[in-house]
Amino acid sequence: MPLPQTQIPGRLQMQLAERGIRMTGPRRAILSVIETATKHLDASQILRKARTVDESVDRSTVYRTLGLLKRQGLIDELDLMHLNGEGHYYERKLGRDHIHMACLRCGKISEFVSRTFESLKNQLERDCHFHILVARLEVGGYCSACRR
Amino acid sequence: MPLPQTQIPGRLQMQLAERGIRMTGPRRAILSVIETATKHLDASQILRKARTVDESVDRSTVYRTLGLLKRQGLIDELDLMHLNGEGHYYERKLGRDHIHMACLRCGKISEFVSRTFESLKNQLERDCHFHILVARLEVGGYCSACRR
DNA sequence: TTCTTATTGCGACCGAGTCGCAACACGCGC
DNA sequence: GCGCGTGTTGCGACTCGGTCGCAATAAGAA
Repeated sequence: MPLPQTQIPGRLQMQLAERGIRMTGPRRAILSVIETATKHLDASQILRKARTVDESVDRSTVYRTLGLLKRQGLIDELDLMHLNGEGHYYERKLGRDHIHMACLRCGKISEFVSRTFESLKNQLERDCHFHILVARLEVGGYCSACRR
Repeated sequence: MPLPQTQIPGRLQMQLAERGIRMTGPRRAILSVIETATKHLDASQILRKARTVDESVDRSTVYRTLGLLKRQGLIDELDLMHLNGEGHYYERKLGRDHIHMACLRCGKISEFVSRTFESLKNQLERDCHFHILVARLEVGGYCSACRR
């Protein structure tokens, strides 16, 4: 008999467990939302989705959990060029960094992985003696469909 | 007899004039603050400094003027990794883009100009058929003095 | 099962940014 | 110089993202 979707411990949940971080109902709900997201979500969207799993999840718990995941380096925080208001968007951090391109006309977000980006970061670490923890490259402009 | 500092029309003021944009007292004050800034300022710092020139400048006028300058492509808006709260920082846009590095320990902001960054943007425009209007690369980590 | 301690929900709060409106002032045409 | 139309301003109220203190609760180690 298969467990309900939200009960399958996802990777995020395991990564927190490995670090000896206490697991709770609301936390499980929020993690599952982030883990199964198919697009970039902001805090209020995460809250809304988490509530479909656990009715009682509170706004501040969402923010506290996002803070925890950020501190643990498990998610990245994005601005996406503030296409809609001033809030932030979140995504799981996996593998190598990617560039976010936001179309200022249609709002589409596309991602791009580039070796040049990696060299740029290496160059920065070398030339500036700077130890990079997070790197965020966001670009605003017109996507292929919208440019003319 | 030299004019008082704030009366010398700066480049920003001229660029707005060229575009037929009306010049006013508060606007002059705000422009001069941005023009003579030696570090990245946020909206409330700009307001405070502008008020030392023109007592009556209002908060919303600062935001409206920043919006104007953004739309005209004369300033860039930065997050600087949200080192202090959620606000934004502003700087004049001149010449080529540069990378902002924010030290998460001491808060120092350093800037770095890189040809690799330029190639990366070119690559993006070419490979993704994306027309770049603004590009923002921000890095958080430890500066040479703070890393260990 | 108990006990400690981290986490939660709640409500009040804060600061950044926006908006509608009436008063004002820039600068063009005379 | 002088008036006039329109863009700009100050003001105050508001929205929204995010934070905090606190008492109640629940994890999970012993």
